Amino acid sequence: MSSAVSDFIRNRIRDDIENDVVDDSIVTRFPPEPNGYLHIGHAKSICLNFGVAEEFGGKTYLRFDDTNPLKESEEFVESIQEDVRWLGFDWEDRLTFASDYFDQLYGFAEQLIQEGRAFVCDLSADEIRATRGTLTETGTNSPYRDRSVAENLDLFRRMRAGEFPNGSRVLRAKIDMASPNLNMRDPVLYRILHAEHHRTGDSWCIYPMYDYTHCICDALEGITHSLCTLEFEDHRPLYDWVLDNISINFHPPQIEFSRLGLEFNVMSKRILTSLIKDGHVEGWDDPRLPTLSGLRRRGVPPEAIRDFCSRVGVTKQANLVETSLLDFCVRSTLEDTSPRAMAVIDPLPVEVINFDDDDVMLEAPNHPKVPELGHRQLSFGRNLFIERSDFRETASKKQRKLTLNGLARLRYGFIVECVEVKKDAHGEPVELKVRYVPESRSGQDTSGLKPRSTLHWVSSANAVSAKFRLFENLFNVREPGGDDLGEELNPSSKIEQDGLVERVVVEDEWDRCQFERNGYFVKDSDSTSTAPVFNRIVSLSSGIR
RNA sequence: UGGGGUGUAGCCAAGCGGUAAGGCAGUGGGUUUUGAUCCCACCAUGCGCAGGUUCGAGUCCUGCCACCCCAGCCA
Repeated sequence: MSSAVSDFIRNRIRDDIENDVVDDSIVTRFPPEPNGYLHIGHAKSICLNFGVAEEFGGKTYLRFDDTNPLKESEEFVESIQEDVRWLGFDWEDRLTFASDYFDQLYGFAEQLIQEGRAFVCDLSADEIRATRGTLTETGTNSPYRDRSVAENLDLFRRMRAGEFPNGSRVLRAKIDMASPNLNMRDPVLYRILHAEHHRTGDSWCIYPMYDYTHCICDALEGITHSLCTLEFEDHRPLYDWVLDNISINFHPPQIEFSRLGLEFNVMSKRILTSLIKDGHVEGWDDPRLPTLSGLRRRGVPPEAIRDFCSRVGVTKQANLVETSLLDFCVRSTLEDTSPRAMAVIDPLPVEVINFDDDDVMLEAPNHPKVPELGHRQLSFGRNLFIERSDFRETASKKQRKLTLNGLARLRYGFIVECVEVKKDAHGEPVELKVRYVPESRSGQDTSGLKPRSTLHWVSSANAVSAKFRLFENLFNVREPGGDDLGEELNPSSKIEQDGLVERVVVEDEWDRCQFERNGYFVKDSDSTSTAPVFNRIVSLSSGIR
């Protein structure tokens, strides 16, 4: 795990603490909208918000930004909590919802109306769009902009009372239709939505907009540093305007940082949702997805994600991080903690023709460097399996494989010499005949032989069959998200193979482990008691094979 | 061509006027019964470009250029 983190936000917080800009301790918040599952981009924000609070002795709220009942649901509030907890963060009693503040939000809106800073507008959505102007042209004032305070108040109260249909009126801030910042052109504060809210039920039929809600909730919760992503930079003047124009005695600073981009992945909720809806993946927890539930099912430990987030840093620069960094973080957290075993994913039968006795038991350490992980018994007998790709009929200088008439060591077992290859009609090897060297037993080898390669293997007596799922990038373009998503998908992002694994892994229900030379694996939730399924979390680094 | 941002190695990223940290990737070597791990070494005379200020500029000034975001009654 990497040590002391430093970035422009932490530097700013440190300064604020030193200069007594914050009275007490710092307060942050992670404010997801419960309309989808969290992904690794959210993890960056979670690690930042909870991380700085831990580092500087502060508190963090988990606040659901639930102001749009049309898109939000309880399913998502539950999955989000599960994911944040899984990442290893604790909001204690600071679980809140924007909807907790609906009454106060409404009160502040009436205050804005009383002071002539907001008005009820009867323009349709299309008309508002048409009068907003463009990037280069100013907008024009709504004809309803100069309604009296009394009329505005009356109308707003009747909006709340449910007298008007959806879309018929909105409450707008009275700012400046000529502002070069489109967000300041009399933005909508409240809209009419006759919809059931997952928390407040049918007690409201008007709902506040994000820009109006977020800053007030931040202020109400005493957030000392309101951290968000770059696309909200243009919203900051509005964030400040709202707080400057209501009676509230706290004004958090909004500080923006860049989103995480990960090569060959998409973070957009829209695209993620459509991948699932169109059946390109099997759900939010598909192991190929960068969702936290997908990564969890893939077998990625939360520590690896936190390490990754600290290594990518926090800046305002647009970024597209290479997947090799995530892979590195996963391997390095698994390296010292995962017990080893052997699995043969694509088995080639091997008969040891000079082995006539009962199987012999061999002892193998579960980790080459961590004796605390224990050891296990391997049986070695006449009928074995090796990886099909570990045999090649003729030797080559570059490859380290078992060849006809060549030698190889079977890891923690004996050295064998291949004496015959049986092939099918296509010339493909279907079985090997080998002789083992009795005096080459692992740990007490007196043979003097030094084969170039060591292979993983299982014996038929010691193995059970299993399915192995091998994953590649879901997309075959570095930055997916073009018009034709189907064109960008990697057709071989998921490959399932039937193979064999040491019995002990299944019987003792090992969690994550390394199958030597094949990578790190975890048992998938699709496993049954008779048919285990293993996901490859990540391969070992190297390349060849 | 309005506004807001950002440019340091293949990818991230330090740097705050005193002579380019670190990580990932890559390359070479050592150890190794996992082509793993581990260890060592190498990897920007140059910081988007062009001028200027200064004894000295990635850091300051001026002018360009490139890229990202914004025209939801989404967040």
